[in-house]
Amino acid sequence: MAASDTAAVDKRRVILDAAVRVFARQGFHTCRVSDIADEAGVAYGLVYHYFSSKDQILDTLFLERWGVMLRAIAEADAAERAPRDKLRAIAGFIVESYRHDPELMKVIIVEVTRAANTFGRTHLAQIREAYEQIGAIVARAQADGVFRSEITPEFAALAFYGLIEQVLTGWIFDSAPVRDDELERAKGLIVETICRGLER
Amino acid sequence: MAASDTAAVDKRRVILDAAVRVFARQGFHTCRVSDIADEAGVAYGLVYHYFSSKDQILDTLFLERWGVMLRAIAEADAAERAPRDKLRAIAGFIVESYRHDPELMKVIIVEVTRAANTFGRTHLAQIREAYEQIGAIVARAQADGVFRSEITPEFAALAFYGLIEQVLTGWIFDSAPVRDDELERAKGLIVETICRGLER
Amino acid sequence: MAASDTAAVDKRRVILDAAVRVFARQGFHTCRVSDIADEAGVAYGLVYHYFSSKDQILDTLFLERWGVMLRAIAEADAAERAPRDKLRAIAGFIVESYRHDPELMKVIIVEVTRAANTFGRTHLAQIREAYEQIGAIVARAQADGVFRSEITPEFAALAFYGLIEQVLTGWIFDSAPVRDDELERAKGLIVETICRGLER
Amino acid sequence: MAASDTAAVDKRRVILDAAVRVFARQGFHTCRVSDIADEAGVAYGLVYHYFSSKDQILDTLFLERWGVMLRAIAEADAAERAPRDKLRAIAGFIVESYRHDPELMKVIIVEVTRAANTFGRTHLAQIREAYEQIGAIVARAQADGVFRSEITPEFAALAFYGLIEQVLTGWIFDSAPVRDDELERAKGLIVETICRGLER
DNA sequence: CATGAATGAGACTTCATTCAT
DNA sequence: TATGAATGAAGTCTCATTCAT
Repeated sequence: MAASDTAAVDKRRVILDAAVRVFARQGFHTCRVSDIADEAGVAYGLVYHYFSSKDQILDTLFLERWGVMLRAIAEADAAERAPRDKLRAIAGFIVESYRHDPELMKVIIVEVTRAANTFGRTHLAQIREAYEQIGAIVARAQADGVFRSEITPEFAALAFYGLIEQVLTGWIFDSAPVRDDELERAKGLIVETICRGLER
Repeated sequence: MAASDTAAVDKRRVILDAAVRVFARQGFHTCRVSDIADEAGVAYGLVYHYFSSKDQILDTLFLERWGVMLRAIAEADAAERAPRDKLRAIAGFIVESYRHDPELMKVIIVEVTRAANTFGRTHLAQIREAYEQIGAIVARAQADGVFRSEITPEFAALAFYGLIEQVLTGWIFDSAPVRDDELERAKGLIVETICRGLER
Repeated sequence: MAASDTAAVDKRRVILDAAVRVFARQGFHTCRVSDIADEAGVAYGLVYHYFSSKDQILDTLFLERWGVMLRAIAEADAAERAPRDKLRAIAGFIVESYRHDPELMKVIIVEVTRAANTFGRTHLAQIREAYEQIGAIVARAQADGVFRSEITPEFAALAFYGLIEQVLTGWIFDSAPVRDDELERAKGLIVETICRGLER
Repeated sequence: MAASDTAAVDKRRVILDAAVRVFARQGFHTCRVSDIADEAGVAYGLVYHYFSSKDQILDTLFLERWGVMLRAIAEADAAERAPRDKLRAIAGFIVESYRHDPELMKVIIVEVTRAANTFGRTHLAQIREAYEQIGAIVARAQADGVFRSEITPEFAALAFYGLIEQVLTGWIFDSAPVRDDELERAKGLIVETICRGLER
């Protein structure tokens, strides 16, 4: 394949990226499939050539991104470092994900992880997987005596991940884009807030 | 009111209560107005006699309950007590609200406070009012030297309210009803987790 | 109900009657639900208020009419008369059905009894019920020695009902309406053709 | 043609044969062009290389087969034999056609000769050609005094061809394949039933 | 207050057909 | 000849809302 072909567009990708923008702007339930096609600059039917339904587009976006996050959490845990640093790495990764693609994160949080009746339920197992990984980090820190044991690992994971999601939700609700220094500051505050409650 | 009238039902209330159950079970977007009428045992059209739209039913449910909560927060703050006890009162009130009517709380959280594109945006001012009240408590505690100042009041409010909502979300996603001792335990953990991070 | 209310229209009936005309004119697969609504002079949605799907409209038309026919066959058999006269009564009834409502008969034959892949298969049991009733008449005539036994009752029923349907199909394919004397003549020919083959 | 070419497949033929199976299984209206391509094991677009439309595939199948049948009828008539034997030859040919390729016969009967609104109307002239050939045999038999004249040749042709088609339709509706002895028996019964009604 | 028939805009999805390679 | 991505018109069904009674 010639170098000039590098520019060849992957229409499937174009549609997924367009869907992120449309879902973020209008919400999953409020947008129409034609909005996605228009945003992507492709014909209506092509959306259905690549995806079997509007639902499946969101499923795909979620699973793609969530898989990346689960791997990032696993990596954060694998490294040899203090529990607080592991949590900092995780919080940092998620905040960076937001910096890099705030629309995608908005879609995933608003339309999936917090949608208890629809996609949240569908992907419950995946979502809980993240909680469990974080809980495992806490549990080990407790076994090592670094964290105190008054708070269960499950609850700690809930508090940690919940705080991150809440911070992101605040940004999501904001109309103005978030400043870089706010992003940096948030990383520190999240870890500080949670770890002070956990450390001996 | 005569004794015989005691049984007279307030149809408007019946419809609102039915809407809570239907919204909780099926979600706002997935249910139909006729589902609400059926659940309430009233005729289709009567829903529109009392409410101007499906949206307005949810608006009503939210504003009713949110007003109660804002007053409860204000009261918790008004009393003469330590910041930690004020936060405990607030967390306690919200958890008790869940114990008393989990379906209503599910609807409010899932369909409003986390719905960034629809009702969440509509009621943004109301929602932020709660954050601000909590933030004010923290700010005053910091001014009094009870809480340290590394964490801004806004962030502290976010973390506090966010943790509560996350705990409730965990229960909402669960299929089984929550046991009483879990509810009690959660109150303590929420306050403990957050205050350890805030107190000097 | 006042006499003036007699004119109150049963919209469900109006829709069914319109559907007959539309199905007859355009065919079930080629027409749109909006064509039926237009023909009936009602709003699109009302069709779905009374029927759950386009299919169900045809099902209803078929079952209504087929039930009438099965009862007519049973009555023809119940009367005390020669087998040939019973068959004449049945052929007469079906031909009269065509005279009375040729469009309905066209729809039932073209879209149901001959649609082996779709509605014909759905209503196979009902369709076979007619064959069996006719077969029973033949069988009894054979037992009584009026008809010879070389031809099985099942085959005789097939031939009899098949000839009727074929005659009607010929008319259906015709563009011109059938003259009354043709209808009368057909009754005699059908019975004559079949009974000569059956009688001793 | 070289020996090595013997294995060369005629893709057009492959597509036609696949279409027969797909039309028989799912019905013309219910199947998609892609189903035919899949069944044939060829690419989607190739269907449109050989045929201008989905309709044209069915037209081709019908005209191919119907032409064979018309020639068979003409041959049956050309031979020097009794009218009854001519009709026997015709019935035999059609029943043998069914034995040889039941799916093709199903498609032709269900989707064309009985589809009064669509293909049946398109090919009306071809279909009537068969009736007329049969009618001509009867007419000549009547002129020769072998058949009686009470029944018009047109009606006799209708009854004869109609009975054959009805017998085949019975088989088509059956889920089980037809046994050979049933096929043989049917040939005799068809001729016997009709000729007894026609012969002096 | 109460009923539920009636309205009609709108959304998803399908699929025959075209076309660039 | 062969491929399958791309197109977009069309159709079914849903459902919030209105209205006559």
